[in-house]
Amino acid sequence: MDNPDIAEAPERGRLKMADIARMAGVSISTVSRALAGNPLIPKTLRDQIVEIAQTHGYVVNQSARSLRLRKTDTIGVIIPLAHEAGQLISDPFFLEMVGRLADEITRRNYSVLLNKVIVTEAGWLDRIIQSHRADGLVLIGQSTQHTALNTVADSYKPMVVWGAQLPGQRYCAVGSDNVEGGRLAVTHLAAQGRKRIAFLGAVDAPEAAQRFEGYKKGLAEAGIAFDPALVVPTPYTLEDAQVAVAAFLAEGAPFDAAFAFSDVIALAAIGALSEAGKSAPGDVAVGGFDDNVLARHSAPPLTTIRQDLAFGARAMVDLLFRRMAGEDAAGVLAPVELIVRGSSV
Amino acid sequence: MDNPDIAEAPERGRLKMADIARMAGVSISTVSRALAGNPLIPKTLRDQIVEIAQTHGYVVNQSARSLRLRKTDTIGVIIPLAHEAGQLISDPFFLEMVGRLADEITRRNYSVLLNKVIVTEAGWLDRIIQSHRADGLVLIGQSTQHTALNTVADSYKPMVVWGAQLPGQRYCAVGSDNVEGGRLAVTHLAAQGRKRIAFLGAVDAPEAAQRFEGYKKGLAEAGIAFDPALVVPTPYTLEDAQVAVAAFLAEGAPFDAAFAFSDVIALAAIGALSEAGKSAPGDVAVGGFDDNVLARHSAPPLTTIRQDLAFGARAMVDLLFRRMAGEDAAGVLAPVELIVRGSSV
DNA sequence: CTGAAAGCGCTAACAC
DNA sequence: GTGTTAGCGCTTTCAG
Repeated sequence: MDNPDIAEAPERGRLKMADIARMAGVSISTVSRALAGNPLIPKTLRDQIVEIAQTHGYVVNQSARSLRLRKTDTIGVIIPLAHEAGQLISDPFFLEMVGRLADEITRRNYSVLLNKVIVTEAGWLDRIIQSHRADGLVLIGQSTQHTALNTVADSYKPMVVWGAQLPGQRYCAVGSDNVEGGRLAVTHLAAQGRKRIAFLGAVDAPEAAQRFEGYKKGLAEAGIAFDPALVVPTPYTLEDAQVAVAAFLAEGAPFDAAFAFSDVIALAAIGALSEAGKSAPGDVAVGGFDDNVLARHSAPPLTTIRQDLAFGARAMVDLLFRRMAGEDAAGVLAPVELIVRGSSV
Repeated sequence: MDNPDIAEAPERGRLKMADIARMAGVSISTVSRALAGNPLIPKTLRDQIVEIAQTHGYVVNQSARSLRLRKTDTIGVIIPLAHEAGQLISDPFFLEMVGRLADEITRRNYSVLLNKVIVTEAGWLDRIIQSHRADGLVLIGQSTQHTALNTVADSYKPMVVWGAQLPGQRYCAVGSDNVEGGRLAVTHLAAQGRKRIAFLGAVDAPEAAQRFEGYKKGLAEAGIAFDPALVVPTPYTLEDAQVAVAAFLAEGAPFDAAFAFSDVIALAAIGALSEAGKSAPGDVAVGGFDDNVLARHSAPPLTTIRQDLAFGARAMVDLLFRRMAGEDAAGVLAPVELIVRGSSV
């Protein structure tokens, strides 16, 4: 049909439901119902109203809708940063995870609200929840917030956290089998005949602690004594980690293999080695963790523990929606896999 | 002070301003003003009210606030996908750009609403705008939507687009100097004595078209005749691009250099070459575009045209906020830089 | 089947 | 300085 109402159209850009109602010659409620596809309204009228709305570019105002419905159709994706207020979202792991989550959430016709938060002051999570901007929350990493998360989880159900499964944990967590990952990596390095295997990375955050535990387990199984002198604390960024490894190469104990907390740190190690005139795997066999996009294409290609982030993201979003529906869904431990490439053999 | 109001606290989780008002023994308006830091309220009272709110974990409901203020404190970041409804947000360029934008937007205390949209049906952009979920929009890439963007831009100002500067463009665009980038890359390849330089990538999207134009310009300057047989259309993903290049290697014209639309496609080419028993730069000198995280660490490291995404993101967000403030800020052409690494020399 | 009216939680103009 | 009140634009009872 052509449009008999064109003259009545108010200025483009701030249409509301009342305008559409006037154009259609019906009440606001009828428009609301029609636009919601409510079968109470006869199909002909419904189509007519939808048509008018479309012609005029009218779309329901989401703030108003959310207020009325107490529901935003939005999932908050939160990147908790423990330190460094100025830190950028640039880590390949976070970026890939954000992408995967966005895909999963979009697929369910929800929006993604991206939230980078510095978790310095208590109550940061409550503040996000109480602002009511999202119907559910995904946290990428538990950072140093295990206790805070437990507290919040007691009263706020629609939340899922990527990270380690911890004893006494009351929040829903999805994460890789970090212990097994560490064990696999070290077992592999030991099988190459390496005896002095270093651990590269922090050991305080839960996931790191678990990978470190797996590292020690792997050593024990290989009959190698754990040597604290081979534990090298490093930052998470490539540049900073490289500095740390370089310093260790210059002044630390000698080593012939290294298991790094992440692929980024593993690459940092390879960079430090090559700067020091050494090579991987010649002088030092290197293994990482993640199997991110870098691992496959680096020189040499990286031996690593693969985390399946597509699986992880899907699991988190699945669980979240089930929790949003009232179910008390529990967490998931995702399997890991050893990927052997040139950096260790 | 300790808390004399604890008994009055309603069930945690659905506090509203009226509750805080009751606890503080003042009216709702006073609470609203106090929480907004309005100096009309004496500092002592203000602090008292803030304290009560904090103790009880109260935070202003953003849906209500947005509805009343017609303002969301949110920026929509849109990833327009021209094809493939199932396509993932996994391209390193998009991911890095999203990260940079998120940093810039967060820095201004705005939230980021991430939006992956399939731009098949007309009006997709109007729908996003009219839903009033964001105060401004950043589109990552103009995709095939140049005309649509022009139309929208006439009535909707707070929008900035990453992409090519095009003739007759009425929307605000920020993008790299693609023509110059293409020219620099080809000039460099020609300077290595290469004569048969292929172009790898699509040539339809505006940015690709400009890089292609630069490619032809570079050829002309080097006195090399343009040969359409050396133009290889490839998809954007690494896997698909690699298949395309492999096919060209098997059946296409011979070539001794390649300029790829992106680093991802350049890596795909290197992969295809090595599968075919050839090498870069030995048999084919390869140059990419982006200088993403892969380029530095690949084997061989990638010669490429560097786009400064941190700069681009900052510029887009700057311009967006100026446009949101009513200014009619114009776009920016970002400089590019040739980075020579092992894949071409 | 359709409309009138109440109210989601907040801010700000307007009184006092 | 502070409170009362009128909406912001929508959905949904409740009446008809």
